[in-house]
Amino acid sequence: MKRPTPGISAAERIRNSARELFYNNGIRGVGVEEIVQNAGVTKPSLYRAYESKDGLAAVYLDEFYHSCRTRFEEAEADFPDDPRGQILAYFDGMAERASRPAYRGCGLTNAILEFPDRDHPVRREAARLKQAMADWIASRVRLLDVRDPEALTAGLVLLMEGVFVAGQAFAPPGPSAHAGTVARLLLDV
Amino acid sequence: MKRPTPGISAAERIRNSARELFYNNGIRGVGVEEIVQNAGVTKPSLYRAYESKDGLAAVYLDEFYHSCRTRFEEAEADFPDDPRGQILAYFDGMAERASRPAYRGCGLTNAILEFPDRDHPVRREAARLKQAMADWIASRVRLLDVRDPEALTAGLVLLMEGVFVAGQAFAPPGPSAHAGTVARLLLDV
DNA sequence: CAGCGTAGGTACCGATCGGTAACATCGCCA
DNA sequence: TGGCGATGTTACCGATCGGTACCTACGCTG
Repeated sequence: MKRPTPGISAAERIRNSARELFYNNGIRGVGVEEIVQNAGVTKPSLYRAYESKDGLAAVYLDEFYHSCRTRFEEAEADFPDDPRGQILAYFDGMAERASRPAYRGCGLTNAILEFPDRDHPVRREAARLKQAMADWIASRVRLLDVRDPEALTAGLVLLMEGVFVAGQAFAPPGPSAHAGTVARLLLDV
Repeated sequence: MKRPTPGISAAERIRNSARELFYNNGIRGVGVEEIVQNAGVTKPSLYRAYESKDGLAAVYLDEFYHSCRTRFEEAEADFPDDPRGQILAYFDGMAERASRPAYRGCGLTNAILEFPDRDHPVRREAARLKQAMADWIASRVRLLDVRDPEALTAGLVLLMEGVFVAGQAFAPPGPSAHAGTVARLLLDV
């Protein structure tokens, strides 16, 4: 019937559907039935390709992290040998994205807040990848000659997480629109 | 049977139980059955005192906001006519609390992230109260003589939200431990 | 002491959740 | 052409969800 399968496997369709739904509605807010319907496949196809909903969520988180890494690498490529410019490029991009009306922040941060149980596998995976994001900021600050690198790193990480959350919590344009300006304040101390 | 009613009404016991469970496990992560069991009452008592689980959640959010207001007022009382000192007192307190192992952040922020649907009544109530928290910071900054009050307000709000989230996301002591230091960086520009 | 209103308890409802068993059917390749 | 792996179809499971109907038993007031 719906046998066209235009070159896209069921597993991939499910992954794309889950990415969209998990990001926009949260992991707990989406049922597996909705995922497969949105993908145009059926439930057994999901469980043939992924071990569980949590397993699919972990794949989604990994994909999300890699999209973040891509942003980091773009900032590095646009400002070679200029860690300060790389940091500012990233926060300027955040300010722009977080000012859009339907902004939904960071899939990793959202997942951590959605799963308060620190032992839950989804939460653990999200926290692991989130730490890697913080590590990137720390690696940039380490290349800078500043008085208190630890405090600056902390400030930039807190700023990043603040933008992720405030972009959703306040009516746009909220405080997140000033992310670039605030990053400059912190860097110019 | 358990008719003693030691001066505490069923409604109040349920409110206390819900506050503890909602804060520690999230609103969606707690069922009404667990709430009433933890309160030592039964389900019909919950629905006699509150119109629904969402209604009870709204009461929980209101209570949480008032506990935040209390912190604000304490900071104002401790540093009268010193808005800078009031802000720093608040962020120093946050840094201390957010460094504790089982820190769970802000009930309002958590609720906003838990309910991605902007039209959901719980989400709307949480967002309304969260805006009031940001307004307090704005009111303090307005008393300061700074170059860019809008950017400073945004920076402090983003810092506050960042601490709420990072306190849960990173292994303690994470970046949130530097909240006070970062607030000083922003204020001393 | 009679009677009534209120709060408590038991048991249940329909809906939805994540996950699975069993079988039909397709496209592809030897 | 025969067979195999991937997918679709249908029906179902047990658990849990938020919410409620119904009856009991207390405590206050006449």
